[in-house]
Amino acid sequence: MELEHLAKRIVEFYEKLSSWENAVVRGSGLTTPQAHTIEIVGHAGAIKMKDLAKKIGVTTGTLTVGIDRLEKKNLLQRRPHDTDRRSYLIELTPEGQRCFEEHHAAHVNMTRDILEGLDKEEQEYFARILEKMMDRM
Amino acid sequence: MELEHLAKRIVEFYEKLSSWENAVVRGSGLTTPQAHTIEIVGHAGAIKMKDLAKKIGVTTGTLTVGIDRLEKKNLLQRRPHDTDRRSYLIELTPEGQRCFEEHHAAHVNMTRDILEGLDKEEQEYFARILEKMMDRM
DNA sequence: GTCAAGTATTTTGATCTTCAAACTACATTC
DNA sequence: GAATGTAGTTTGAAGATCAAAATACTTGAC
Repeated sequence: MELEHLAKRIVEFYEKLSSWENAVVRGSGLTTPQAHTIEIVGHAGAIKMKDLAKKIGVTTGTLTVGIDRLEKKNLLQRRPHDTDRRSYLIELTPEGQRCFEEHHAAHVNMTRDILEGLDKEEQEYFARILEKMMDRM
Repeated sequence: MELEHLAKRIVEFYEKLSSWENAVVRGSGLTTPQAHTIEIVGHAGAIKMKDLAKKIGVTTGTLTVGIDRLEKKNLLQRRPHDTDRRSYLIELTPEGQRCFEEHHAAHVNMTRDILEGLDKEEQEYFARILEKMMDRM
């Protein structure tokens, strides 16, 4: 197994997840970036604009307008930072939380489908390797 | 290891890849969707609009304008389908091929970095599990 | 063969996303 | 407390995206 080959597999895996994600989000009333934002805030909890922008991989300027729209949809909100008056914490509203949970349930279903071909041991192993890899990312 | 937990890990992995991808692409002269398109055509070879749209996870309408722009940049081209006159095959130009290889090299580097913490056996195992999973996606 | 139904792609108009660069407001440092 | 740095916003221009309607071709049934 060369690196080259494994890199290709990882990219293919990423592309399939991405394609699945786009297809699922379409028709949900949210755009893909919006769903992605909800997803990250749902997992991360209250998070600063700058950190969120970095996690998503966009500039803070882009994020500002994105958050504006999601705030208007009442899915998340800005809360002033306790000690830094320049900063905000972004967090889900109850409605945003529901939205996140619904989408997350779809992820769990997808995971179930793609893991069905693996036995218990492979699943464990896969999870352990994933965690190890993510420490380096 | 519950399903729930593993689903979360997979999503996190996806998000990190996505964030990395966005950061790498920015400042390359391409947008993220453009780079993504080049990537897929580079891996898949000549491919029909409809199949490409499905792989990317967008509608064909969206793809039409995207391909128009990439064709204008001389990175890929439409070739009439041999037997179906409604259809086109999308393929990389030589310039697009160079662009693909450059970006793919960055992927290989990233892969090297994140795999450095795994031993040979883990890498093999990981690749095998990935392949097994992708058969079901 | 021809006509209906199906399929591949494009067009259109509206909305959303994105970036870089300039800007405002606050924080830190020396 | 002045200079420098950092968090977030605004702006203007280019792109991305969708649904729905349109165009051009193919297939299947008669």
